[in-house]
Amino acid sequence: MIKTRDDVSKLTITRMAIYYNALKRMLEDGETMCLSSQIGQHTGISSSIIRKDLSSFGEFGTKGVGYRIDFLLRWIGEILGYNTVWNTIVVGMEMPLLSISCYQNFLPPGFRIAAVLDMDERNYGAMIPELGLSLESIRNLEAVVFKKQVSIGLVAVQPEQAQFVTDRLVAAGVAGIANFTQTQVTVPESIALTQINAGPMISQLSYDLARSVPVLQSIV
Amino acid sequence: MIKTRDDVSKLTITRMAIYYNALKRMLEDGETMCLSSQIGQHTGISSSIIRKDLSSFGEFGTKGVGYRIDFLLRWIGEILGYNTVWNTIVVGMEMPLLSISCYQNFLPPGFRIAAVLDMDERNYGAMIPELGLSLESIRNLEAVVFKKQVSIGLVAVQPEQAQFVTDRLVAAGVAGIANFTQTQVTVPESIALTQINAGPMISQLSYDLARSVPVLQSIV
DNA sequence: TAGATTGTTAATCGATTAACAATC
DNA sequence: TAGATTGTTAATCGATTAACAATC
Repeated sequence: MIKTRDDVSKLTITRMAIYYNALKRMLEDGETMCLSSQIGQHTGISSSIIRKDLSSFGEFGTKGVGYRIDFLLRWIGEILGYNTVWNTIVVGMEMPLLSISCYQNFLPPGFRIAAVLDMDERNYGAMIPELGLSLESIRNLEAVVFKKQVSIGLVAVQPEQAQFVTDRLVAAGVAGIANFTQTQVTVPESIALTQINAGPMISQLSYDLARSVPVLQSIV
Repeated sequence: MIKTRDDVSKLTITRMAIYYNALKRMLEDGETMCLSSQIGQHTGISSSIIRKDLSSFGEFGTKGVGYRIDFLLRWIGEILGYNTVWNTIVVGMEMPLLSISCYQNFLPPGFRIAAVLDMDERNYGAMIPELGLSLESIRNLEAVVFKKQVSIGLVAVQPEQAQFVTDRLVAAGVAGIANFTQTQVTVPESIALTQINAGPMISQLSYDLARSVPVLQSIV
């Protein structure tokens, strides 16, 4: 049913996940069918792109009618790997945002946090009740990856240590890395990598604001 | 000195912030000059794009020689609005990641957290020692934005409340919104908006992994 | 001057849009 | 059948790349 293509862009994959979130909300609202234009209203993405993205993977809709939401959710979930359990390991407590209890809402379906490691020895042993885990030493990295069958590493250490920790995770056998630090890291071809540059993306705001404030314009 | 252009893409602005981070690290390493190819090595971005991005704003380099790092940092900082103080307000404790003490590292230079608001009444009054602030009620939103001259709102509430909180922030007078929730929000033309879709970006990993694991391929 | 690297141009590549044939 | 919306094509738009003239 699912077309297997290698030429699907990263933009398409990210948008598929955005559709998934929107569809889940529509389902919760009691909807059962939807149009590409409705997904567009929920996501701010044009219906043309939505139909094109979906059709990269198969024919999920009915002409003249639209899409069944539950059907679409099931298939997008399948495409994005949401129906598999992916054990993840969090390394570092330098993640910018808030409250570890929210990791769960924030990670995609199927992602399971198997361990949280930190480089600061003072923190070892601290309980994280929301996850039923306690903070472990970075020294356990290789053992934890092996024992808990971790396939994805979330890197949230200080920028200086990002590449070193990434290398250790890869050597220990993870298949994918999400890098939240300000540094860009590199991995071998065979390893999946996502760099999340929240800071640079937020800089868009100060750029826009600085340009709209007349006082600053005059600095030219 | 700085060209004032309206046609610079968001991608260019995000990359400018990435260059800034890389240059700061190079400066800390004791470098004083750099080539576009060296910035490329630190960021994984091609030297062609780097020179093109920079030249959208002016001529910052010297032919045959390269760029002065301190000079470049100063100008990129000016372009991105890093040399101004931007008061920000954090609404919601649903941010996915960790440890509020790290907001500072994570936000771009110039961003100052003036207040943290939450919708959960049980949390009111809790101290955030790293920020020297205590958690306030959402009811104070308008008053805080006015009193502390807040120009940027960081929205980190539950998805269902994202649009409502955004509307209140805009009505209260902020000029920019960073939306960290899974929902896409809309704002008037005149308001700057950045949507940070960490979850969808991370889905790239499970997509890649699902495709590389033979067992799943056979589900077709 | 000879060597090197920027800033910029033209060519390529990819992504988005608009339009419509297919079909429920 | 008539009306509607998908899936897909062709046209447009924008971003990246490669190459090189300008120049330190």
